[in-house]
Amino acid sequence: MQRVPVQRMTKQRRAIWDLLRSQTKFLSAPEVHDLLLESGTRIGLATVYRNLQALASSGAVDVLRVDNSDVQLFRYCPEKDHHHHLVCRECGTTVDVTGNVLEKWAQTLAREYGFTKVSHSFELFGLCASCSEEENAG
Amino acid sequence: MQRVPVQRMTKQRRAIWDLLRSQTKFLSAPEVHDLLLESGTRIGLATVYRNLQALASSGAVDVLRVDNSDVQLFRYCPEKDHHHHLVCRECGTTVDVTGNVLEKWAQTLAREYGFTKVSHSFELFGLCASCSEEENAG
DNA sequence: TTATCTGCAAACATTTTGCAGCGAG
DNA sequence: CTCGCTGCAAAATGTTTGCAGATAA
Repeated sequence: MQRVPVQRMTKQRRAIWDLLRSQTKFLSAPEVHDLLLESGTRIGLATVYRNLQALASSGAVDVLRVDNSDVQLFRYCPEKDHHHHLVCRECGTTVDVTGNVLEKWAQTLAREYGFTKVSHSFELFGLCASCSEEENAG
Repeated sequence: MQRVPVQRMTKQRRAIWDLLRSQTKFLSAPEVHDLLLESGTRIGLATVYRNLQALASSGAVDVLRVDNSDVQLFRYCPEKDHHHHLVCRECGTTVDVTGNVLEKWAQTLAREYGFTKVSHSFELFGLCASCSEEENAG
């Protein structure tokens, strides 16, 4: 039997969690760290990484990379089931979206080529309404 | 005026290019390096990285990461137009796929939320037929 | 000839880990 | 009191860069 350690709610863990829940943007670990320091929370970068990692693997936050970059970005997602993101390239604002069309198409393709245990990644980037306006104005 | 250096066809560059064209798999830079060494080409890892980078930014090869991993994978793609990949997580074997369903859905979503200038990334991962068999056997 | 390319080693950027002490329950 | 968590520093990982010598054209 595998024993899973009980999670303790430390000051640091709560601070990270609260910050994530207050944001609609995807943030990197160093960004989270900086924001917490600015708001007066004493916390180490490693702790931020450890907690974001934990939150990610528990499915509580989503992880993605923009444009194949080396930096992982994290975001709390109210949508718990499998979903995707429509992310504003300019301001980072994100909309959660779900799509049966996509899931079905993925299934069909996988079957067609004899692949099993399929998963997929899909991210949609663009300029949100207000950033579009700004661009036209500027 | 920006002067772009003329590319010289060195033994190393040719070896990389030939290897990529002979493969259907996505390969990491270290994998390419190892394969070349095994086949008797004397080449440094940095050279491999430099050339793969160049090929990637010229659009001659596609780049992706499997399951958000830290490793970049490269593959020569006969399909020049916009397309996606069905990639084996285990051995890297890849099938090029195109999907109007996907493109249309992306358009629809973007319009629905007032996003403009949208682009998307989509990759399908799984175990190819032969890797699936192996897993069941082992 | 000469500018580009190469190999090597050292630098980099991001993330992970080991460990001694701290602190939630 | 206990065991999980933390900060720090050090390590690991994957990739890039600087430089002196090699080489394609």
